[in-house]
Amino acid sequence: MPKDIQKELVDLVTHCLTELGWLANFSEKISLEFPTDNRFGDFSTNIALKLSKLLKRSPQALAAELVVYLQREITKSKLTALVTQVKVEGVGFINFYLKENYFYEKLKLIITQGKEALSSNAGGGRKVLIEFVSANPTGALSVAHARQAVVGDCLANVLSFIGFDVKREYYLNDEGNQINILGASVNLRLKELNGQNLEFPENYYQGDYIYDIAKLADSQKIKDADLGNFAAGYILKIIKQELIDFGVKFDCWYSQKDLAKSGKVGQAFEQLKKKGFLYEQDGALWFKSTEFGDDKDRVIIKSDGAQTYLAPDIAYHEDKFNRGFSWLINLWGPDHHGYINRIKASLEAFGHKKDDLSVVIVQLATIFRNGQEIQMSTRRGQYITLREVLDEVGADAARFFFLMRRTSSHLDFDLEVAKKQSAENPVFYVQYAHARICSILRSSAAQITDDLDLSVLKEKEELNLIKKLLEFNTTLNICRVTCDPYMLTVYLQELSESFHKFYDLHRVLDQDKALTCARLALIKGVKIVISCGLELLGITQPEKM
RNA sequence: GCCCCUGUAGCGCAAUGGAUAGCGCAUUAGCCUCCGGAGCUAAUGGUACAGGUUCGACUCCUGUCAGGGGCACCA
Repeated sequence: MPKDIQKELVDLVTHCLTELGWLANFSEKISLEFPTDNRFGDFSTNIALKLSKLLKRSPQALAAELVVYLQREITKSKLTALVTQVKVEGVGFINFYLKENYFYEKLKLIITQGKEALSSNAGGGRKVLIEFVSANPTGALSVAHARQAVVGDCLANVLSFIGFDVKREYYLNDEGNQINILGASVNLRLKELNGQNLEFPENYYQGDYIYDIAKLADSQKIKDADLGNFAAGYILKIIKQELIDFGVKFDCWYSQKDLAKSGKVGQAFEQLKKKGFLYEQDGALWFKSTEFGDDKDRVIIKSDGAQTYLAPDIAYHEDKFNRGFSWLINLWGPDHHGYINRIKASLEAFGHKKDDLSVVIVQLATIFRNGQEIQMSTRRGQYITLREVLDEVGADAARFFFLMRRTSSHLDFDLEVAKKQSAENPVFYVQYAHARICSILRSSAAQITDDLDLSVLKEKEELNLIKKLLEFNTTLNICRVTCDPYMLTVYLQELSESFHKFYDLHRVLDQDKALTCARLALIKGVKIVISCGLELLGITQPEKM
């Protein structure tokens, strides 16, 4: 039983093509796909279509010739035990048909090894740092942060599962202008509480929570100069608790204040200066980011002597590499998209590759309540927080909802819809499949015995279900390539659908003992995969609902 | 003005450049003596517009139109 039949078939195709001499000027990857419809076999390759132009022959003719080679090679190899047919179909696709035994063996592996059989070492232990949320500690988390939190958390789960060494980090903006404004806001509210009637500037933090902090600061006799830090610390505690309640964990809270104290910012500047990427103009210090494709050069030290946000950020990203990470993933809001080129430029200035950093722009989520949009603004304080969403719809539904759309797309989130415990809310569809399986397993007196014979699973729905299970790993790889875990939610819905269809047509607990045993094994396999998928999404796997 | 995201069935959304574009809601007609009907089976309905690349385009490129977001020596 080959470990990875997909790879073996690709190797085989490559071997035959080399023998035919067709690969001479061909540089593309030879791919093997799951056909859209299982009428077209179990694996499919479009290589004849790809080679058609290069070799100036019709795809069908090429495919026909290649198939003869493939069949001969298969007969000679171990694959002959697993492959029933290789055929040219359609416009020139070459389709591989596998023996059912292959699928039975795969299912058996899932049942006996559990989640072990689903994981992989695709990542090869590569050290990855995912930085996400990183919201300023100047107010509670908004829904935009919530979406980032879930996407980042889930992406980290998936990457760990397929063999990456992943750490999650929150970059904490605990000094600078925004903290000063926060402190000033508290100070002003404090004076207001003490009876002074002062004008409250528009760019100050307007939310009611500032009053709460002011009262607390007053009772603890916090000095005016410390108000900013005091408020930030207070808010950070709230943020941390919200994230915990949302099931989002961080390995590291990276403090900008500590970074500033460490001298790493100055060291980074020194290096850039040596390389000739810094210059002075108009009294400010500039980074020559245009060298690396940015639209314009960027200021890192303003003419008044203060650093811009970019300054510590450049040092911060370089520090990530110095800590041993070779792949950085940043989740940013859409307001940061203009920022990508600057940071990538700084990476390149230090000698790293552009692709060592993947920036995922997490588009905004718009929250509706009964079709009415809820505006969000931290300053104005009229915003819906992660806490409110959690209280209303629960962590499971909220997480699934945030993950249901491609991360780069806008997301409309109606609280009333998410609250409905109905089919409109797909998380219940998936959890229901899981609970249903658990219920069958509970009510069954029969056991999966050692003489389990899966070959009695002959029905179309049974084989479809097994094949669907095997797509789990492919799905996780798509998540890795796209840096987007949302495909997993799509997959789980499809798998649940395959299960519900099977369930409706065939009884698991049958008169026939052997068949019952095999079907119990089948649904146990489905349970393992659904459970594993939900776990990666950070969603509970209820045995009863 | 420049940049990013999005236009797919009445509504909400799918579709690693592949074969007959899928699913839910809604509407209509069915399926529980029996493992959970929060389920299943059908019917209806289709890629904003104009070019281009490709053997093949919802997918990539150019333009147009429409919606959302962003464009500081702020963070």
